Order: sequence, then structure tokens, then C-alpha cells
Amino acid sequence: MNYKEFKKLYASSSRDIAREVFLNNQDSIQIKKEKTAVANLERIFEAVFSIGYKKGYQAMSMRDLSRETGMSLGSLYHYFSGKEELLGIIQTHGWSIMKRDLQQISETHEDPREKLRIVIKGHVFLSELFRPWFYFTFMEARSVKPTELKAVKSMEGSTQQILTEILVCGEEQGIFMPGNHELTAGMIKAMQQEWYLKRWKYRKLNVSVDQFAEHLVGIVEAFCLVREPGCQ
Amino acid sequence: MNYKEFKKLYASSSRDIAREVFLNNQDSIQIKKEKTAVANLERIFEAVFSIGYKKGYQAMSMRDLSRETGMSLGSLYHYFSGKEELLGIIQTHGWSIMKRDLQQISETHEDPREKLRIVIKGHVFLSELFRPWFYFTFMEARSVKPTELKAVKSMEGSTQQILTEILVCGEEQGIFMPGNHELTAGMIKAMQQEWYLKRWKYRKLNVSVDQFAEHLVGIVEAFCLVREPGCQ
DNA sequence: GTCTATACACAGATAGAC
DNA sequence: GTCTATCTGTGTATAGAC
Repeated sequence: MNYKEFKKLYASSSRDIAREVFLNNQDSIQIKKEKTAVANLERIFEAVFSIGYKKGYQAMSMRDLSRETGMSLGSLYHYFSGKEELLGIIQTHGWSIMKRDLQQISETHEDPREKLRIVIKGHVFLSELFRPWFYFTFMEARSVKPTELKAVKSMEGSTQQILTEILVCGEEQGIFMPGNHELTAGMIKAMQQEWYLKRWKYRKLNVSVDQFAEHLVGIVEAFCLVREPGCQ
Repeated sequence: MNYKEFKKLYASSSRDIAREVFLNNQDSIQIKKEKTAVANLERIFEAVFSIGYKKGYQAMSMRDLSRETGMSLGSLYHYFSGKEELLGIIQTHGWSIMKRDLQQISETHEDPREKLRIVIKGHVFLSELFRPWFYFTFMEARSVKPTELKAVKSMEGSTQQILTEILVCGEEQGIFMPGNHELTAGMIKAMQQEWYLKRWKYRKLNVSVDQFAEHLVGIVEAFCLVREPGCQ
């Protein structure tokens, strides 16, 4: 599978995400007309990502957000009760997208080797599709309030769990080498993160998302697949 | 080489770093007595890392810093001209430690395989020794002002360059496989970062810095070393 | 549903006593 | 060299007109 095929299968736009957020938070959002609310939420998220990417969420003022969205301060406060809640909405939604979609991807294959490939690539492709969400959730995870932090940590753990289980299962089937699979899973996650954290580097190097994902799979397989006897 | 041996060779304490900063910024620091200045700088850095780790530098107020250091607001401003300058001092010094020491480490060996091992492990060990510095410089790199950003970016690039050169050189000698070495170097850096960015995860898993570094070297060598003919 | 005007707390920074 | 007291701008958030 390459990125193009992936996009066809899992395509959902930023508009769709905004709609999801609207439906999940209909009680706290004071605007009731779906079309208006969804469109404005989309503008708000986009602006938060843009400003947040440059200087971080804490350094973004509500006036910055007002300027970037073209909405007034008063209007903004009809979409969330405060700056902290806005952060919470984005964080929890970002992580839940990630968790849900990766779970779904992992269920499309049975063979451990195929499953490992698809889960690794799927994560990279997903992070390409929703890069601002991934970048933001990673960089701003610290700022989330303790209540939500627990949920966020558990979602982060569950994505690593998926990888670990594949490695364990593959070892049992004699396909993968034995080893510290938790540690390997952590390393894989680190490399996946590289794509959305340092995206600018790979644009400069002219590395496409497909090349990146393939390279990553190559590294993991070189390490994990059992070598033929007599080989080093 | 393991972490213990590394520490013996490259040991310098947080006090030493504070002294270095003092000597480099003697003109802008209003306190002239070395002993006092160095001790207070050390306290300040420690406090910045502690608060910054929890909520980020932007969210840290000077009053937070005053409370944590036990120094008054007025005193703090005798050590730097403002919050922005303090950030700049920490950032540029953090990156320069990293660059200088890695350069030094890479010069201790000639054979590409040995050199690769030592540079990879050295980075991990260095980040263990100066973890707060590494974490902080990574997470707060965005907040640095444009003038300093250029310097920071170039230092980051140079550490990746060291890895790339080793891989290229090893390929020429027939020790390493051909491939996109820039890309591989980026992946290695990503895994190295994992250690200081997600340190809590590995403490929970009971993974030591030596185990982590060895695992990382294992992954890289499995991918990079030329396989014997007939092997996959 | 969106706007302008404004309340009020807190930020960064400084002056000047000790 | 360190402190307390204070200035001034900016931050988040709200009230109420349109």
C-alpha cells in the first residue's frame, strides 16, 4: 500500500473532523446551527495549528487567534468556555483519531509480517494526512490538565501496545526474532514521530512519504525478521 | 563502552556548565563575584528545567521562577536582561554542548563500524548526563528568536552530518550497505531523541541507558552492515 | 450569531532602599 | 548583591448592543 491508496481508503477531511468535534461537544458549544459551527470550528483549529506551530499554544493569545480566524473575541468564546478547554478538545480529539484509526488499520491483516508493515505505514500515512493534529498533540501534551492527561497517556500507550503485540505474535510464529519487543516498539514509534515532527527536513531532502515509510519498514524488518541460519 | 565508563571520560557537572555560561556572558551578567554568580545560575537553570518540563517555558512566569529558585524578581534580573535572553542563553549553550562533545567523541575512532557505535552511544549517554538540557532545547527550539534560530538549526544539522558521513565512508569501504544515508541518519537521530523525550517510559519498563543504547546500535547495524551473500 | 467595549488579573520589568 | 514595592502593558474573559 502506498500513500495514494491509503488516502482513498481512509480519506476524511478537516471538515469531517470539525463536524465530529461539533457533534461530540454540542452541549458546550453555544452555536446551534451545524453548518456555521462546523465551518468556524474548522477555521479555529486551522488557526490554532498555524499559530501553535510557530510559537506554541501557551504563547498564543486569544487576540492572536481572533486575528488569524477573522472572528471577534466574543464570537470565539461561543465555541469553547476558555483557552484551556479549547486545548483539551483538540488534544483528546487528536489522540482519539489516532487510536481509533490505527486500531482499524491493524485489523485489516492477519499475518504478522503483513500486519507490521501496514501498521507502521498506516501510522506514517495517517500522520501525513492529519499532520497538524499529530504535531500539536505531541508538542502540547504537557499543557493538558491532569484530568485529561490520564486519558491522553492511555491512548498513547495503546498505540504502542498494538506494535508490541504484533512483534510478540510474530515471534511465537517463528517469523520474528526474540528480543525486547516493548523497546523495539518504542523505537518504531520514535521513527514514526520523526515524520511529523521534522517534516521540513524531509521536504528539503526531497524524501516522499512513501520513501520514508518504506525506509522505516526496511529498518524494522532488517532487525526483526529471523535471519537464515549461517547469516549474521 | 558503557555509560559508567562514559561518565568517567566526559564527566562535567551542572556546576561546570553554569561556570561556562558565566564566563561566556560576563558582560551581560551584573553579578561579578564568580562563586555567587555560578551558584545562582545553577539554581536558575535547574528551576527553569523543572518548571519548563511541567508546563513549558512560555507558561512559566518570572514569579514562578522566583518562587522555585528562592530568589527575588529583582535579583533574577541581575543575571539576564529579560525572559527572552534567558531562553537564548540556555538554548545556545545547550546546543553547543551537544555539538562540541559529539564532535569530540566522533574523533576517537577511525573504523566506520566502531565510529558509528561510539557516536550513537555517545549521543545517548550525553543526553542522559545532560537530560534537562537536551529535553529543554528540543521542546523550546520554536520559541527562540530568529537571530538565534539560525545558529540552532545549523548545530542540529551538524550532528546529523556526522552520522551521514560515517555511513557514506563505511559504504565506500564495503562495510555498510548502500542506501539513502541522510534518511538513515535522520532515523537514528529520532531514536536517540526517544531516550530523552520519553525517559519516563523506559524507567517504567526498567530499561537502562546501556540497554537502550545497545538495542539502538543493534537495530542500526542490522540494517546497515552488509549481509553475507545468500542471506536476506 | 457576531460584534465592540471593557473589566480585572497577572505578566514582565524597573527603581531604589538596605 | 538582594530585597520590596510598584509601573505599565497585555492577557483572558464577559456584558450587552446589534
